[in-house]
Amino acid sequence: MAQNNKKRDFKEKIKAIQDTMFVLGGKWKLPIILSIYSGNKRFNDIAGSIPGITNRVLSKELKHLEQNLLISRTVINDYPVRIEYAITDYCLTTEEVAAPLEKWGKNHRKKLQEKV
Amino acid sequence: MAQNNKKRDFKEKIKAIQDTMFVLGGKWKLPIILSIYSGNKRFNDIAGSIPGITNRVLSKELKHLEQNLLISRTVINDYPVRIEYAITDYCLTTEEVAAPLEKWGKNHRKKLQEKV
DNA sequence: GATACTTGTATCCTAAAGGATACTTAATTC
DNA sequence: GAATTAAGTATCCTTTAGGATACAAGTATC
Repeated sequence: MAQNNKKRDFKEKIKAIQDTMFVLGGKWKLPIILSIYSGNKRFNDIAGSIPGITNRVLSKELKHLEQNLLISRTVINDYPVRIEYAITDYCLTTEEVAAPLEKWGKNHRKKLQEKV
Repeated sequence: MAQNNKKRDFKEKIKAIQDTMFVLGGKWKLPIILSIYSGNKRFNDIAGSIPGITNRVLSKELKHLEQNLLISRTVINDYPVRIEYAITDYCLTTEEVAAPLEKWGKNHRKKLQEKV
């Protein structure tokens, strides 16, 4: 019985972690968030601020982030139609994840160097 | 100048995060760590505790984790040769990453439900 | 009515992660 | 010497992530 609870907890832990990875993982999602956060609002500005990203990928990722309530997309109806992307308040909570990931990554690099 | 520093910080932040993702990301690494942590020491035990994983993938992931100092691999020379995997002390620091990921994932699910 | 601008989409392709399944090696017991 | 057991490896295949490049829709200006 206690064993079953343990197993269930284990699975839920993993699932929650994988959910986060799905929403924030991959090569581009956090870079895009940071780019918008640092002032870029327009599609082409964001694209220009992130070396190597393509239109297709940026477009897909922006949709994914919008669906997950992390960014907002506002249409501005003058010529030519502009779109403004912005970070949502909720998106600021990703810092709780990004900061530990960053810290651990930096420390891990040191750790691997000691190894040699 | 200040702008250049900002850009450099941005890039290093992203790189550190991607390093962590490389070491701990993917479908299986954290599940494997948690499995060993919860008492499984042997290849077949670990394999049996994680539904869906295959020999090939488990083997690759164990090597990856060992190279990154997160688990140890001990050969025991009786019949038939046994191998014992164990979590390293260093591996315990992954909790600093796993816990926030888990917490955020659980909260995010709630958030998405509110949306509807 | 040709041109330019912005935000994308369409099409096709490559690379990486992961999966299925059979097999190997080495010692030991029967 | 056939069978068993543990820890993988070998081979081949599928799926997913990401990349390259061209171009489309709508509107305003010239």
